[in-house]
Amino acid sequence: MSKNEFICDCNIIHEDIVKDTLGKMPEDDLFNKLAEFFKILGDTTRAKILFALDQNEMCVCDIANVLGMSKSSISHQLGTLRRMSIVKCRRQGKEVYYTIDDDHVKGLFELGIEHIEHK
Amino acid sequence: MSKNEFICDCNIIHEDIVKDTLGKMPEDDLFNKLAEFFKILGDTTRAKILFALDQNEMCVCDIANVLGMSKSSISHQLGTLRRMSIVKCRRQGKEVYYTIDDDHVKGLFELGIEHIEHK
DNA sequence: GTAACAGTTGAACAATTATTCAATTATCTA
DNA sequence: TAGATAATTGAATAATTGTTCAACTGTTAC
Repeated sequence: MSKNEFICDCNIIHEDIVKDTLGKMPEDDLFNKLAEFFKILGDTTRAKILFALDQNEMCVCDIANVLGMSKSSISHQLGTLRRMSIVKCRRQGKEVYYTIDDDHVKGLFELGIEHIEHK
Repeated sequence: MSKNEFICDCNIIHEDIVKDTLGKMPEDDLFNKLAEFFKILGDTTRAKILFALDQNEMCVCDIANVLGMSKSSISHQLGTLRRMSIVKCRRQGKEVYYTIDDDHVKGLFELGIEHIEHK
């Protein structure tokens, strides 16, 4: 097997390790989706929104007031979270109420906080 | 209590909910650190590096070959991961070997994958 | 010492993205 | 119907960030 099978700007130091690891790597699609998901939590505003919604169901104005930010900014972020199926909403009259629509978010938050506090 | 205590471009719809939620919100510092941590996993390249290092200890060239990317690019990302204490390294001769230095990363990965697959 | 290779680093560039502003939709009420 | 409020949306701007390129450091071997 030729070393040129791997396209890279350097030689392979440990061919066995590289082959073994390559064999264990999931397809790119998984990593893309995984990164996309973590990116959602990787923003202070969205993290705050999710934490807040974990405490109470709230309309956009409520969230804007809790975070001290504009309705528009919050709405944009809620749109992102909605498109990723992380929050869901229901309209009641003029207001739109948001809740978390993802069981794993809470668990991830807790693990993340644990990491920060015990490091 | 005046509604103007909250600086925002809209009225408070549910003052009780807003007050309750505000009382439960952790300080900004926590959210900043939390977002900073999740942002690390929120990149395809870094996610791949961490997954690969979870399989085997590897030097920079090995990782570059597994991911099919340049040494420089990988080294930059490893620097980011090092600064966040998520990976650690040891030099042996000309090579620098990296390993994961964070117990929570694996758990977070698993939860993330679970989320993607069961949604 | 010098050549070769592994790795790091800084600057530049390209791509992504969060917020603001303005305009628009939807609902309620007078 | 008209006016007011809640929310969404698109475009523009500013900030952040991932990769490339080139230069540099550190180690090994001749």
